[in-house]
Amino acid sequence: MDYKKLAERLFPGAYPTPEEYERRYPPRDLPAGAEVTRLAPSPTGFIHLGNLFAAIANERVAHRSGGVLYLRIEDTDLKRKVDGAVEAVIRALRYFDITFDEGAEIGGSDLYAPWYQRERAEIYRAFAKRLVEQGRAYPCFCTEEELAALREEQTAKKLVTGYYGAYAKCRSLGEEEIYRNLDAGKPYVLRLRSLGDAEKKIKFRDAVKGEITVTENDQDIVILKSDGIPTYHFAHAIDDHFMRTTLVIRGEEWLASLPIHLELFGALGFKPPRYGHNCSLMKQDGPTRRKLSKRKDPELALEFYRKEGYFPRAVKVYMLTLLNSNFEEWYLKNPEAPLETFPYKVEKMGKSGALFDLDKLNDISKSELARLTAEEMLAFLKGWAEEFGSDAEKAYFVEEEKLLSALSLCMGVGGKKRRKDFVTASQAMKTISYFFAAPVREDEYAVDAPTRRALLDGFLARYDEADDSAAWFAKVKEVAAENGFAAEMRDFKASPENYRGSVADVAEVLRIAVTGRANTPDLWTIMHILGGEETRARVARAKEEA
RNA sequence: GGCCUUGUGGUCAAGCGGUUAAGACGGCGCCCUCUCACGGCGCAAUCCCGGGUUCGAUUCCCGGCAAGGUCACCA
Repeated sequence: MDYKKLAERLFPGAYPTPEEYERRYPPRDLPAGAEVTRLAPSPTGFIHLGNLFAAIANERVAHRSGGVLYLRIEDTDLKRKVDGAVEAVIRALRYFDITFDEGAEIGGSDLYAPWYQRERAEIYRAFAKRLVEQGRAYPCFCTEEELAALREEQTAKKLVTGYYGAYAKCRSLGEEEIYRNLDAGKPYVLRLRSLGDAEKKIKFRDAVKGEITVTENDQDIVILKSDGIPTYHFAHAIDDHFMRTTLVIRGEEWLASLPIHLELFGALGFKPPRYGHNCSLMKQDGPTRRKLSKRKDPELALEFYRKEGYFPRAVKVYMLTLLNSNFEEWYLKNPEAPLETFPYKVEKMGKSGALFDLDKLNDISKSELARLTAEEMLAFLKGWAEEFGSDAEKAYFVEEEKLLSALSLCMGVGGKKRRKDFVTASQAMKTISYFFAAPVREDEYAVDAPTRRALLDGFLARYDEADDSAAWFAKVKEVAAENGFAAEMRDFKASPENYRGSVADVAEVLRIAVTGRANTPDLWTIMHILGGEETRARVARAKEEA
């Protein structure tokens, strides 16, 4: 068979030689040990937690080592393309503090561009032609129906399915038949002529999993689709070679196609990058667990976290605790150190799929928010509210001073201990709502209506907004004593049978009257922020309702 | 089904031949306290199973089992 002639027929004309491409995309000039990593999403516009997970790993490795992180867009499947997706990806990742050094729409160096695979057609074709010349690739005219039938036959015989060995019909097509098909204009794909043997095992060193065994690839996989666009595998080999990627950190689901990639790199004469296959995020589903799924789990989409108002740093901290097992301990010891100074290690990445734990994320969120100043919290809430808040919530920002006081109170600013009342922006806005709107009663009173009336009356008679906290509380105690409630908790605990309740019950009545809730931060401060007039109005209204 | 990966409390996990088997989240209890939150103290809860190797296995080997991934002209 004259492979040269076939190559010329399939890819007429001159293409740059591999050597020319080597010169056009020279090895990067980076210090020893610097890693070049990448993110290579397909432009579906849907970016999820798994993407962020891998993104953080790749970003940390690149930047910790003084290397480069770039963004390549895998748009070889036009069915999946969504407008504006690239911008959405960049924006979503930027929110979580992932920044690229170069790549699609990044504006860094374009030495290794183009970054969109569809713009790289010439390179792929040049190498495809080369493989045909070498007899390592051939046109396959099988139709989808034929392939389906083949699969069915193999399944029935309990054989491994696929296009390989004796089942690779077009592999051994005669020269005339090929040209006859070509002349007839039959559509075809280009397949790799695999030299592998599925019986043979290869030892492979994975950067996260360590020593693993893989089976040689023996599938004549498609490298160019019938529209001339490369498949993921082929584009991956060429792009990661010429973009000079040193380490590919990707999801575990790619492990199965590693043999294909290894063979492809070999056939192309490229040295493969190092690979690290990280575990996927799982979710408990009944008795078993499964990968987080786009359809079933809203918390998979990164957009979910923006909408809920998760503090980006909290999400990042949580991802890091899952990503590197020693991160949590390091962070506990170095709470003030910038996250970038954590010695991230690929080898420390988890080997088994971790269950995504919202409780843990929430706990981290509380702690992260508790570290903010009231001003920082306000800025964070404002950013969230502008995009996701209700009109009523947006109005909170008009009374900025009051908002600041409320936030300071809920965060325990100035106190010896910070409070951790806030988990997310949306939850925080609800938490502080009573400062800005008439209280909605969320908790039930423990004491009956007549008693409530007496208590509220007693309070109103004594209340003076000029009182300091101590004087105010002394009055609350007076009200308690006057109505048969213990003024001192000590006394109540010693002999509860002597009282109708304690000062705690009295405070609760006031608390619900003013805020609608049985649990809030310091009541005196709340009244102080609200002001005397508003406080009186709320107490009076509660009295009327009783 | 074939192939690959992974199995330490409910969750994330440290450990890598000898440990009272760390720590964190969650749960429970106590203390602090006008409630909540914070904080402090404490409790319950783990080495998938079976064989080896060894004086000794959570740690090493083999075999099961279970879970996950993957078997496209999608990435």
